Amino acid sequence: MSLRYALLALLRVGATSGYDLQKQFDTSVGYLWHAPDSQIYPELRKMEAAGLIEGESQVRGTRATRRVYHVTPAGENDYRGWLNGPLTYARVREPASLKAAYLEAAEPAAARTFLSEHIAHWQGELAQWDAELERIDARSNPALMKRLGATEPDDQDRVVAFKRLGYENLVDRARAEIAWAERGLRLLDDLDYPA
Amino acid sequence: MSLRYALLALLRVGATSGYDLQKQFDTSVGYLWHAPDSQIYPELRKMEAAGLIEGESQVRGTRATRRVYHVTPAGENDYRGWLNGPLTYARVREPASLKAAYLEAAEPAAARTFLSEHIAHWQGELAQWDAELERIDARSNPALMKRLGATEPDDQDRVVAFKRLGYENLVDRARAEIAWAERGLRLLDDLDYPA
DNA sequence: CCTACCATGTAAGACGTTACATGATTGG
DNA sequence: CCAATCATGTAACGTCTTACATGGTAGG
Repeated sequence: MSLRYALLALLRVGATSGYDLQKQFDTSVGYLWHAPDSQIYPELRKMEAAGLIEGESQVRGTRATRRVYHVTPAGENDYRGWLNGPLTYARVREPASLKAAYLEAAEPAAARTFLSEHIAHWQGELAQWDAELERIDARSNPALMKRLGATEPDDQDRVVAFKRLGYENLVDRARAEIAWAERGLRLLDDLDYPA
Repeated sequence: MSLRYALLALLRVGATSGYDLQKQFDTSVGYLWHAPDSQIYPELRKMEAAGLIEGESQVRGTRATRRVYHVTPAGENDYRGWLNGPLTYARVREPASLKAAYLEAAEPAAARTFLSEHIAHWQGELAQWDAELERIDARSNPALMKRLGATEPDDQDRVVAFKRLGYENLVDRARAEIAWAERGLRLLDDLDYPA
């Protein structure tokens, strides 16, 4: 259900087409929440059917159109309900933890590879999120700048602080995963697994 | 696809019925990987159809039966392929991060509640995982004891060490989430959100 | 003119949740 | 005999991924 609110959060800043939303989901905001086009377009239609957003078809060239959506009062209401209401937590399902817990049956080399790749994976994520944090601090993130443009000067620091908070959680997560896998590699050393 | 390997991991220790597997998924192993009965029974059938496991129907009383599954060589092969092969990582999707990043539009009281509930949620998870870690250290976890019974004495420490490693990842995660939300609450203080 | 980008979808399937549904057996 | 537990599912629905599919437009 969060896709809907990720979309509303973006649309609240200004009317946007499905294509532009999708592009944001591939870069900036996409590091926080990703969705492919095949999910975005149907969801926008459902949201329009539910009265949360309204789309206007704009003409492009002679025959082509693009549909630009904006949030309705009902959508604003729904969005605030999500923000002010409780979050439902999904059961934790960590494939990496599951695998680690049964690693004694793996080949020693495969155990090392698993942990090394785990580190590499989370370092990749960390780099993206760190870069995003830097863009937030420098206020050079396009989506953030657009949002700040529509925000009272007194509230701008708060907007930046919360956006930072959201990304910090991901950064913490990545660092924890890396530290854990490094500990795992040291465990392999202690267990005399060949390097 | 991990459900299949969680089931194989359990079945490798000894033949088990769907019902007993389901019970393990509600408690001990369930803290690591959960699945409801409505997912387990169909998956067992699919696995049997794929030749990874075989079931024997045992008579219970006069009319009732229970189906006890054991791993076939092909299943053992598949399991090792999973253990020795690479893990595919899903895109990170953190509803809590998403919400945090847009918290400036929430009511101050709701922002505090959100972070407090986040702490409470992860403290609940942490308590379960910590308790499981203690049972692992004390070797009092039933599933672990069964597994150790089928393990060479020389390999038992390794089995325990890896099981520990798996749960440690979850514990680290929970601690990081709690620390993050506490930092979030301090941020609200700094932003003069009423307590 | 042609390539890169704009723009919007459908279809199939895996995975997961929640609710519904049924009946047997064992122990007190 | 009755309650708790054993035992096994189906159905509907929502989410998400991957692959497939199509065509217009703008700029060099």
